[in-house]
Order: sequence, then structure tokens, then C-alpha cells
Amino acid sequence: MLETVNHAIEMRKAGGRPQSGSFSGPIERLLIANAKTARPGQFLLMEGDVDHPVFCLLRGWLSLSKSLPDGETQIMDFAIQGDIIEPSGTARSGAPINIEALTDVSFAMISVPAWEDAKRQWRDLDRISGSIRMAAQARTANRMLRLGRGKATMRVAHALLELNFRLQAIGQSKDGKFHIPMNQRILGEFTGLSSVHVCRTLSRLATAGLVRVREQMDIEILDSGQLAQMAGVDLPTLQCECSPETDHLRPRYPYPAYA
Amino acid sequence: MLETVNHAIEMRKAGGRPQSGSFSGPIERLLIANAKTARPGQFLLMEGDVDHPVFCLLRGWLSLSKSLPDGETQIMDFAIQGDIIEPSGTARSGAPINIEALTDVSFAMISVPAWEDAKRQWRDLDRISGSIRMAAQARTANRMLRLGRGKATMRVAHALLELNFRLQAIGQSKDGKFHIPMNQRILGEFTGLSSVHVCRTLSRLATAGLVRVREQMDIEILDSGQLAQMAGVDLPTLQCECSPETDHLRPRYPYPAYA
DNA sequence: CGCGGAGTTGACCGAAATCAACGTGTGTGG
DNA sequence: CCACACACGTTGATTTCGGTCAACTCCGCG
Repeated sequence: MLETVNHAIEMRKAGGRPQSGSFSGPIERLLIANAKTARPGQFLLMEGDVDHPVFCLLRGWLSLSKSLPDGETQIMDFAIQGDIIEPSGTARSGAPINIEALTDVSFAMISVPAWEDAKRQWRDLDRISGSIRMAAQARTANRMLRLGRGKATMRVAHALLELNFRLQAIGQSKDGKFHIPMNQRILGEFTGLSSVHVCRTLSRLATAGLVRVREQMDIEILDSGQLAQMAGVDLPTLQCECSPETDHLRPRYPYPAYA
Repeated sequence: MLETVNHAIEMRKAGGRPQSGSFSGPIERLLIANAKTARPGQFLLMEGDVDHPVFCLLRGWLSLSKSLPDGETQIMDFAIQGDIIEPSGTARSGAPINIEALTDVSFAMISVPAWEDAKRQWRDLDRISGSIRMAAQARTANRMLRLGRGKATMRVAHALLELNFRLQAIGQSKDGKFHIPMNQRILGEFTGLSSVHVCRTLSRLATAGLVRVREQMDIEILDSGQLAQMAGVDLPTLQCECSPETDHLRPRYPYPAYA
């Protein structure tokens, strides 16, 4: 268990490379003290909930979504291992999003005051959560741009590339191969498409030899260059924007120690 | 000039009601020391800029946008008087958005380190910028939901209601009457529609007697109830989410002092 | 006076939603 | 073990929404 808890924070700190942290002790304790689990389909938070604590995701996937009165749902972002979710509601308006487990998840749920305390006490936590928030914001802006202006192909291509980079950063994608725990309906809620059209679009990408998809979403990206072209992104830029900055958390050496 | 500088911060602090602030002194000085102006059409920041300071908008409108390679633009948010923009890029990836003046603007441009210092020194600044960021995030999420899932009518109706509430909070909308400094093309870039379709949609809303629009965008909302219905929002909730929380900045009384 | 930008309107087209039918795999209860 | 339901993906037919194109008006302005 401690293993798991460490993992997420350590991952963030070391940019994917576990290391023995000196200052992670108290943070770990905070996470352990508030650790919980949930099963796929369970909601950790619903729109309008007056109490909206901070969630630190230790394992698994969450979807952060909003819904219209008619039930149509848009997924604003996915959270994966190591993400920190500060739902950002106010006392008056309640939580602005739904948080739902897509897989078995383990997470820590921390009240806002306790979180503020922790951030004040351990500056690293403040910096980490800031990095994570900024990365999420950049990703969301990219997606919003394509929701408003891009066609289906562009949205799907972009989504796949984004997820690839995010998973790569936590060691869950290798050689463009990764798994996303969702069906086509959910991918549609993420890309703003109907499940039918997600199917067509994925098929077209597969036929063109750009990706390979096996059922319940094992993805393999075969031609990331061309995919990036369709997505309208510059690959290096996307990679930078997709995952939180971790430089300031790594010990600095005169020369890159890990290169 | 000092008037203007005070205005924005004071507005935020007092929830629209100017008051003589005790702790605003040093913040004002920071803003004054970094004050600048720009003319409509000028860019304060462009995507990819390596240097992305913090902007405090004292007067006028900014658009925060992203563009696709083919030039298609999506406006992520508007900034108005009193808003604080922390472009949230990383050292590696550069700024994630364009910031463009829609009107004559005056603003303060503050380097990230100076900003961090200031936040450390004056806790209120941290809280204010946090509130503003959270409000922006909530607004953006609402818009994203409608970009992905809503039809043109819903998007436009929602945009008008959102802008109304935001302007109301800074005293620039009265009785549902307000001005937005943009043409239909720009409103289209905000709502993810072509300028032609913005025109049609606005006409339809006007014909239905829900709004009145006079050229170059004097808006009057005539039936906010029905407009909210079309926008798929709950009016009180939207109002709360649209503008930053200011409660914690107001002196607390056992009974509402301003009611 | 002519020019250009903005708004308006109509005709047409294309992308994606919707509807419907069908196949397949999986689990479940008889 | 089989019958059945059910979720999911796939494919085709049809519809709807919104984009694009083009023509025209209405300014404000040099």
C-alpha cells in the first residue's frame, strides 16, 4: 500500500523515475491517512455537491465531466495516476464537475483546509499541484480549440496523441502502445462525437495505417508524424504541454545526470 | 491613473463596491510600477512565446485564444477589468495562448518571479488570483460542455448570459443591458460558429423577443428566463460560477451589512 | 465618389447525428 | 449445456445542422 502511495508522488517528483525522497514523508502520510478506493462507475463527486475536497489519484482512471439538462455529457479531462484534482468550485455554487471512476481507483480525498495547510507546510506540494494544474489547463485548451474548430478526425487524432504522451510520462505507454479503459461512447464524450462517429473515425485511421485498435481500447500508434499532422499539432510542443513540468523538482546538476 | 489601478483591485475586493483598502497599498504600487497600455488588435502575448508574464487587466477587454495551423481561431475566454491572467505555460513549451486587445486596454505586466514574490508577501493577492482562476475555469468548463454538446442557439444564449453576469459583477451591465466590444466574427470565434451563423442565431433570438442587439454589439437581454432555458443553465448557479468568489475578502459581519 | 468592413439573406453542400439493423462476445439463469 | 439478454461495435440510410459561397445593403471614411 505504501508502495502505491509513494508511487504517484515519486513519479511526479522524479519525472517517471522512482527515487528515495526526503521531503515526501509527510505528504505520503497525508495521502495514506485519507486513502480510499472506488469501483468503475462510482462517482467521487457530482456537479453541485457543496463539499468538494481535493483528490489525489494514486491508481486508476477518473473522468471529469459536465452534463447538460438533457443528459448529454462532455468529458472535460481524464485524470490518471499522480494527478491532483482541485474541483475549483466556490462555497456558493458547489462543485462544477462530475468525477467518476473509469477503473478501480485508489485515491486520497483531502478537505480543502487540510490541503491548504499541507501546501503551506510543504512548498513542493504547492509547486507540484501548480504544475499539474497548468498542464491540465494547457491540455484542456488544446482540446477546446479542436472542439470548436476541428473536424472529427482531428479531434480523435489529437486525443490519441495526448493520451499517449500522458501515459508515456507515467510509464504506461511504450512504443506508442497503450491501453485506455473506455469504450467508444466514452471516447465520444471526450471528443464531442457520437459513439457511431468515433467508430467510423477510428476505422478510417486504422485503414489508413496510422493506428491499430483492439477491442476495449488497446491502442497502438503506428505513424505519429502523420497523426500529428491530422491533429494539427507539433509533436514536441504537445509532449511538453501534456505532462506537468517536473524540472524544478529534480535535483539540478551542472550536467544532465540522467541523459 | 491611480484611480484606474485602484479600481480593478478594489472592485474585486469589494465585490463591485469601492472601499478604502488597507492592504491594497503595496499591490497597487506593484501594478503601477508595471502599468502599460495597448490598442485594439495588439497582441500582448502569442502562442509559443518563451516569456509569459502575468497580466493584470485594469481596463478594457482582452481575448485569450488559440489557433490551428490553418488559422482557425478559438477564443478560450475573454478577460475584462480586474481579471488576472496567468498564462500557465512552462519553460519548455512556451505560452499556450494568444492574448489580444479587443479595446484600448491598460494593464500591468508582471514577471512570474515578481508575481510569486508578491503572492507570498500579500496573502490576499494569492486568494484573489485563486478565485479569479477558479471562476475562469468554471466558465471555461461550461463553454466547453456547450462546444462539445450544444447547438448554436445554446452556445450563443449561454455566451450572452455569461457575459451579462460577468459585466454585472463589475458594474458594466444594468438591467440586462451591456456592451461587448466585438463583431459577429469574434463572437463566432468565441462560440465555435461561423460569423454567418452567429448572425442567423442572433436574429432568431431577437425575432423571438429574447434579446435586442444593436450594431457593434449593444446587447439587451429581454427574457433571461427563457434564454437560460435555451442555454441549458440554472441562472443562479451560472451567476455564482461566472464571477470570482469575493466573500472571503469582505469583512464579515454577523448580519449582511450591505443587504 | 468609391472603397472596405460588417451585417444580412438565400442557395447549396458537407460533416456528423440519428435511426436502424445486425454480428459478436459475455454473462446469466434455467 | 443451452437460451437469452445485453452491451458493444459495425455498417448503411436518412436527416439535420451549420459551413461556405455569393450577392446585396448599409454604413463610415478617405
